[in-house]
Amino acid sequence: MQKKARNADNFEIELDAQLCFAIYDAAHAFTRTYKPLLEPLGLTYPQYLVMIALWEEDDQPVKAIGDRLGLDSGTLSPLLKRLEQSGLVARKRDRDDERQVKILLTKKGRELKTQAAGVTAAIGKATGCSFEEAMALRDELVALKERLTKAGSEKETLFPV
Amino acid sequence: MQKKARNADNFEIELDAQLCFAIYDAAHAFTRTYKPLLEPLGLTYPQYLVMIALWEEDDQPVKAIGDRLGLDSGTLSPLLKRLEQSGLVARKRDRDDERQVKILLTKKGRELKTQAAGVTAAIGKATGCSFEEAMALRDELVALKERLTKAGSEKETLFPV
DNA sequence: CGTAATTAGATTGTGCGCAATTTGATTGCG
DNA sequence: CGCAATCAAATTGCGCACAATCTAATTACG
Repeated sequence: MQKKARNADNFEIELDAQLCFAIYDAAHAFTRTYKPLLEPLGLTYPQYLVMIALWEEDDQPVKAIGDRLGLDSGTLSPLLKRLEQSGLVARKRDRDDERQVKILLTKKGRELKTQAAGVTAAIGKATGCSFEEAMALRDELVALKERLTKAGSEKETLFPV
Repeated sequence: MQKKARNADNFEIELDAQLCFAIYDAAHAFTRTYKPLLEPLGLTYPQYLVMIALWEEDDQPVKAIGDRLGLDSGTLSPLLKRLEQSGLVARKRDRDDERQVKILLTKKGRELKTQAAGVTAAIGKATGCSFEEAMALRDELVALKERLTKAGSEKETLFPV
């Protein structure tokens, strides 16, 4: 089965040719795969990311979590409020800098990490990749993201006159 | 600069080790890159995807667009209503099957394709990939998505007893 | 010192994404 | 034929994402 030949010259707008759509679609497939695994933990995927960030380093200000995950306060404020409601984290205003709100894991939040180990294993299996393949693909995506972010900050290159 | 050694054995939950986070993050970086390019066209990225689907094949029912993009009516109904409001598409109930609503491009919607060519070029440049590299990465992601979707439909494998 | 600029976080408003439900049309089957 | 099952869209409700705005705290600087 031969695919239609494609190259940069005969290129026109096609969904199949879009790297971005492949990423967009894969991202949704991932969160759909995570959903039933995270449901028993009472977490959504973005909430799970925040928990991972806190399991790596507890007692972080909202800003630090946002930088780590690429999210702003508009997303994190209500999300963290829900995690607080679930009893997984607490918020404490920093004594030295009253602008900052530090996010701390509760006992329940710390204990959840054990259950989360099973999630990682199940997801790894669902990807059908070896650990090495997954890391290689991850590296490519991280590099791509860097380039996109850099291109975004040098706007002239995106708007050639 | 040597990175911390990682393999499947010493693996624990780390953000840096998550393929899914890399995809999630890259997807956001992409839509952020698209945003200023699509703004002049009056489109969001998901709306742009719908337009591409219609430029490829006009007069499709909502269901067909949903299958193509992996979106359901809960997402598409309001999105299409906004595209209709923008004067880019029209909705017409199918005579032969009154359940279906066919989406048709308006003249304005058809004409927008010309402007969109510039977007593709700018994005291609922003990725910093050659066409071949982009297609290779795309292929890997499509294959990954297939495996995730298949794993999701065979739930037992995700919940080993 | 005191005011301007910056920073952290919260809030508001818009637009996805998706589960669950509803409405209406079509199909299947006894 | 007639009724149940299925199907296409739309709607509702919740949770992100993110721009824009607001408040309060801190820093910079004349």
